[in-house]
Amino acid sequence: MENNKQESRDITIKDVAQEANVSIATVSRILNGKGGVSLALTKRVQEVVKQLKYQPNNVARALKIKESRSIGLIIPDIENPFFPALVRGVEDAAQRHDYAVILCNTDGRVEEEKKYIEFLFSKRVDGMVFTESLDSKNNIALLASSGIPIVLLDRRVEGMQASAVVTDNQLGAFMATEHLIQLGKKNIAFLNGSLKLSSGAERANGYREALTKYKLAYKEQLVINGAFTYDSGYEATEMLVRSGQKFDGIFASNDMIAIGAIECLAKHNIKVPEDVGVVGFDDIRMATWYKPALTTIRQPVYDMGKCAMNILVEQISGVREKYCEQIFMPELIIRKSSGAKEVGK
Amino acid sequence: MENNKQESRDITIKDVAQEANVSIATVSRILNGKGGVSLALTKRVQEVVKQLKYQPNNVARALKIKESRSIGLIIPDIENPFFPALVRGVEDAAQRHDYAVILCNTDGRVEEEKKYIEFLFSKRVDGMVFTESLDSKNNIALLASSGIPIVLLDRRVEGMQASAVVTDNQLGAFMATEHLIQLGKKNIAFLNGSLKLSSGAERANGYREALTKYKLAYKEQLVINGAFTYDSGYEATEMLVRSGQKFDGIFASNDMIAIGAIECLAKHNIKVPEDVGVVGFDDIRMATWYKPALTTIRQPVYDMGKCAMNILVEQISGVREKYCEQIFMPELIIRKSSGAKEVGK
DNA sequence: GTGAAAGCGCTAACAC
DNA sequence: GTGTTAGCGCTTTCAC
Repeated sequence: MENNKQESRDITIKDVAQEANVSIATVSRILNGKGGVSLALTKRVQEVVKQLKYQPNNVARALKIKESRSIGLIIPDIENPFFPALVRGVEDAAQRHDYAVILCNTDGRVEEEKKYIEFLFSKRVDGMVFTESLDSKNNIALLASSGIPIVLLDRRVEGMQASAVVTDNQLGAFMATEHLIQLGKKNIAFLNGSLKLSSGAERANGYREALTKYKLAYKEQLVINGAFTYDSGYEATEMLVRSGQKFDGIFASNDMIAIGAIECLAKHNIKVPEDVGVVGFDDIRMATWYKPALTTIRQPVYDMGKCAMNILVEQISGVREKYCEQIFMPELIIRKSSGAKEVGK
Repeated sequence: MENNKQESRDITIKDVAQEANVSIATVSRILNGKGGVSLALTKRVQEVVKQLKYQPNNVARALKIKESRSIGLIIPDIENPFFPALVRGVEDAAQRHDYAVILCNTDGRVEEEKKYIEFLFSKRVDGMVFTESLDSKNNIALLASSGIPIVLLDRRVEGMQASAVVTDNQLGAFMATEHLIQLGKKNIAFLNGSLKLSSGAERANGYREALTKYKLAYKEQLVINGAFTYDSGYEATEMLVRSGQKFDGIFASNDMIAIGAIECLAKHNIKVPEDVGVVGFDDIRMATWYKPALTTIRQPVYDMGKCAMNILVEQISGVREKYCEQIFMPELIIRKSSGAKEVGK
């Protein structure tokens, strides 16, 4: 039982070849299903492979064929409830195409981002799915110059030659604002995330667009830019309340902001939706269970992740030559927090 | 500018050596900080490295030194709110030690799990962090026989020679049940996840232990085993209500079960905490924001992930020779749902 | 201190 | 159909 002596992973193609009395080339051909090998040898080799518990060494393979079959996935933070579904979408698509995904959390810090990018370069990933941080400009240049396929996810980066998978944020914001307007709200505050992110900027446009269409004045005091976080929503609302500005609606640029806002309103004994109607964005899972359940703009996050990875695969394989942009449609999900009559689940 | 012609990643150690007029051995030594190289050469080489934008090829390195500097992380589903913090903990620790983590979602299916394990073998990961599915026995044997370092996370696997990082589930369940008892509850239902998982089994013990200590009868009709999901919690509660059994408290084996239970109770116009006090387990983020805010048993999930990865690194490097078991202490977080007087946040 | 050379496990010409 | 062989980019003995 000399094959018990070594670990499975120490068995090489050479051992298999020896044991089966063929050349390593033949073994390789069979392993890769290249064809052109007699049935007899094929069976014999497969037998030996099983018996020796041979495990192909893909790092050797990667070195030889210059293809690691792994990709990098760069996001700010998996603990942010927006990302798990996105990651899962990427992962599922990756797996179907036999790619490993290396997960990287940058916390939105550019230095971390840069470290990771270089790390992934050294790992010779075949491509990257990238959700940018606030000031990713330099890193994006780094990425672009590398020549490795990239797809931008959730956030578009202007001037970058890369595919992007995003939601129509402007439309979504428009729908959210319009919904509040149609509910009779006249003074709708807008608690935005960062304007530096395309999502933030585009949602600002949508908010404005709705106001314009319905001939409502745009009041600067009702618009607060911050971050896409609970705390930001809470603080912005605090400012709003303190400012004494009247408002009967809030469009929050994502659900976490919305929840932060509602918690703050509650502290001030302002009732949602009776006193103020609130609409969020994303439709994270919590939106369903939160009380009041959040009216929100759903993004098909899982599908977006999946789509991004599929595009990446196409670019890696060369099937897709040009960059492309996939724009997903947002959907208004009406629940309690906006105070609408017809409430869905 | 012939170096503009090729991508950075096509520059090899050989190009650097040539350009700097030294041998590749010298370049390698410098790159790896091995010492024993004159300052003059060191500076010259570093200069060239920068100028050529040389990017080390770690797949070649991995092949040579038989160490991929990547690990596999196998979990059921990143979309399950329990896991993001766990993953983040693993990831942060991994990064600090320069390991890449390859994320794998099995959905708790053993076949998926097996596929992933073999996939990771072929990638020659240096180790694995593993959160088992319901019937992982065979896969675990596979893992154990491979000889590669493994650490079990969140769920212990009996009879497996591997390190484990877990919470003291029995204690946690005891605390949860005791809390309800001390609130005067006499008929405490226990909605468990799966008994097949160590966490489920241990929590069942803790529930029982508390009942015994306080001389309350264990009533089989009040104990329902299901899965660690919202749906399971909802359905179990439906059964409970329909059964006509009296109960004034529910200990749910995790927060998702608790939320499912509360939603179901609400449907039946049973008020929480007035009619029934509910305690969950995990302290996922939603527990804070859910209404009523969930009293629950907190697990230090992030720290557990971190700890698991640190142990793995020690095992890989050989610093740690024997398996070890890290048991984290649970903590009772009192909020609204149990109906206690002193409510924290 | 530095360099020459072997070889990690694999694929893919190329030869037969 | 099958085998021989050259390297993929790197690390590391061994010799000088």
